[in-house]
Amino acid sequence: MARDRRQQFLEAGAAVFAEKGYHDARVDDFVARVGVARGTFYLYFDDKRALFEALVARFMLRLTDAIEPIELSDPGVDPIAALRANLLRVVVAFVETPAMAKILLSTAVGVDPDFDRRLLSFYEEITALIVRSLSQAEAAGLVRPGHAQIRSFCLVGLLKETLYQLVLRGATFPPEALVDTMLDLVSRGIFVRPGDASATIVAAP
Amino acid sequence: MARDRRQQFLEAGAAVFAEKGYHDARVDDFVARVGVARGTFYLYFDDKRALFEALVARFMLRLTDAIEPIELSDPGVDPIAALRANLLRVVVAFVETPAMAKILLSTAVGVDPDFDRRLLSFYEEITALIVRSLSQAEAAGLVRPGHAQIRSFCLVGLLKETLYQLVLRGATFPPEALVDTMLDLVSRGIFVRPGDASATIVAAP
Amino acid sequence: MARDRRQQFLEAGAAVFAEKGYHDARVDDFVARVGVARGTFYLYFDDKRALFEALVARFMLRLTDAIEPIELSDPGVDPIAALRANLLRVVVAFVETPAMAKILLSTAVGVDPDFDRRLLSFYEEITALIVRSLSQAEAAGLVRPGHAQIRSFCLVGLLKETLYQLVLRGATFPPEALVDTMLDLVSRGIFVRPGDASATIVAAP
Amino acid sequence: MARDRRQQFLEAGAAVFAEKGYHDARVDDFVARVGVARGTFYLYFDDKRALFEALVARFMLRLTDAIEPIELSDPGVDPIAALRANLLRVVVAFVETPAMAKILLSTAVGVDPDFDRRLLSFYEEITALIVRSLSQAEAAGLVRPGHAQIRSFCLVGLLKETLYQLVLRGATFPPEALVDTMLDLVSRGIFVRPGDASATIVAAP
DNA sequence: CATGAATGAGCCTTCATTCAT
DNA sequence: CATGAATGAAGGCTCATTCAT
Repeated sequence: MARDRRQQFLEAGAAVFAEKGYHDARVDDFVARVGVARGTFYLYFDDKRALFEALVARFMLRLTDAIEPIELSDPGVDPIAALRANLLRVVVAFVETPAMAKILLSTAVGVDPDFDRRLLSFYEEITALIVRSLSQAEAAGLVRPGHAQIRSFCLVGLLKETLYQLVLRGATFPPEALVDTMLDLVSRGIFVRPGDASATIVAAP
Repeated sequence: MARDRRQQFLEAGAAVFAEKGYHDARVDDFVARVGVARGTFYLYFDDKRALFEALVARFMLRLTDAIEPIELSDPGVDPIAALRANLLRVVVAFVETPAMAKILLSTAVGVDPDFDRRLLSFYEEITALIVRSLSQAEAAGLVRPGHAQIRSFCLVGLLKETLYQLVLRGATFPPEALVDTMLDLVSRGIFVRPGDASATIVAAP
Repeated sequence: MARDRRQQFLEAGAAVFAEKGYHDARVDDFVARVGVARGTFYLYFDDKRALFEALVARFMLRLTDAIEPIELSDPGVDPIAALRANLLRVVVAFVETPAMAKILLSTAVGVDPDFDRRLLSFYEEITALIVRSLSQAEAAGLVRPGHAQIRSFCLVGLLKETLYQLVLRGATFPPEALVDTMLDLVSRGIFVRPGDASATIVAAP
Repeated sequence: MARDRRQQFLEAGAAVFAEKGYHDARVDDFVARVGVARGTFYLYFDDKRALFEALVARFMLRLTDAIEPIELSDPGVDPIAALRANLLRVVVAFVETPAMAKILLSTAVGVDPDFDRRLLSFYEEITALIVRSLSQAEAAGLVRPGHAQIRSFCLVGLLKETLYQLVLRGATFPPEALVDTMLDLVSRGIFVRPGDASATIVAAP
């Protein structure tokens, strides 16, 4: 019994952090959930912070893994479909682990200046990817001219807020519908020919 | 000297909370900034939490004040211009008080479950207003059919994220350009005739 | 009431450290003796270590103050008498504050590598002073030739051990007799003319 | 391989205690050095304290073994040479095992009231031996009259401090020179005829 | 109004020791 | 003999809040 202890703590941590927030979460909460003594926690993590960071890092990885670069130059690829697939995978990651969604989108915010920086650089990465894609596509005449940086912030924010609100409400909804609603909102503002398969947001870096 | 003490604490609080976050802000930081003794703080606020809430409530008020209902039925009003004016006032409120922007968009997030609820209900209010407007406008044939709730989340998130990123970077930019970029991104997805003066987002409640 | 709190803690600390040693001394012991709450201690000292260091530093200062440089060149000074006076003042410092004697000679030893270094450099200072004095006096033909460094260690050790043993036993004895016994033991080994007033150990630096 | 485990722990303990002091030494340090698991330690020692005590006791034994009683009544024995030989053996014991020297002269001091008592009684034994010898010799007219107890403290302290300082500095020096310097310092203060072979410090108990 | 010394509940963390395998 | 995961008592330290002056 006792699946890998570390894994148990990660699961307990996700639940507790999501429920109480970072500062109100107690090491006692974790060990109580796992059913071990206090000291055991420190066998697997340096401190509360380490558990939190491991949790967030793991989820960030899952998210970046969900995003696959899209090859604009490959004529065999439908970039719009690829983009939609990317979005879908991200949305699914969130709805599959609502505790981690809550943690990334809320708990992790404002923990302290250090962690804020970490979060920022994660979103920076994603934003940079989108900026690159938009610029390439714009040069290729697939995307309407516009401020790529601000557009990227908008797109990220649009996704974050929607996921946060839905996850928080425990709303169950088909990820496809969500993605399509979001795409419907911005496609015409971004793409020259929104219905055209030759347009995309996320291109190869 | 010594403008209203309470006001001094509000200003000190804004600076400290923005810099250190809620949990790392110390009552000592406030009184040190104001230049009074520790006990004086409690003459003006019940506790640390009260200062934070006063600060956030004041800023929320400023934001809701910035949004003026738009009378769709009044033919003398250009609803698109009115919408743009609303957005502009909101953006200006954020860039004029970057500390409060940081606090509302980051510090206040994840403070604890209680405060999370308060934030949520604030955004709920705004979201509800947008939902109402979209529905009315959709019924009037001004807005393309779509999921009003999710669209509202998207619009709020788009604004929040962009403002957060820009304020955080200390980026100075013309609010008009920002608003226009955002409108350009979503107008075609929302309005039946985006260039048409008869379309709007925020209508009278 | 309540003489200077810091002073109270210093006195409590001396008693507790002397009785229980450094590691077994609890912050609770200090505050219990002073009759205040736990937190009060941290108003006056950063931590347990800081109290200990303040205590030791203060006593070290008292000791170095007790040693007055002796002017070998001044014919109006009886260097042997001056030396005896120095020793007497040192001995008196120890017997007057037996707790501090215990602390410097035992408690402070082996606390940790850091503190060991601090102690070492204190004795180094004293040793260096003696080495200088012996060398000068030897050059002046007042002292028998010999290894000044090792002699200094010997003299310091002789004093330390004797004081430690006596203080520990709570032995009450006339400091004069103690000093004379020690001088009687080493004078003939050091001075060319032990009974002669022109010889001394501690000279001006 | 693996010489006697217990012996391995003793060696590891000497190194670790000498380097880190008693309280900062961790059971983990011992087992890491020996290359076994944590629990193994407790197969050979009851606890950390037991290892320390075994170590110190072993070294104390080695020291008392180094001191051979001197028969004042035997005319065939040169007591001064015998005394010098005793001192030399003690000095050699220290310089041969510098870790144990550090431990006895520093680490073991101030560990706790219990251990202090143990140390004290060890030095008491030695002091008593010296007191006896001095008294006998004084009665025999070989030694100048003086306070035997204080003289003993002085002699022990002189030896301890010098050895500590030299061992700590890693100073390599001929034990003979050290012993001769020390003897030169005190012989004239102790012996009636310092150059005379009929005088000695350590006599038969 | 203002002060600032005092409070004390509360949480994190360490590490010697145990014991089932 | 050996292992090493688990234990849990123990203690340091913080800091929001109070209240006598």
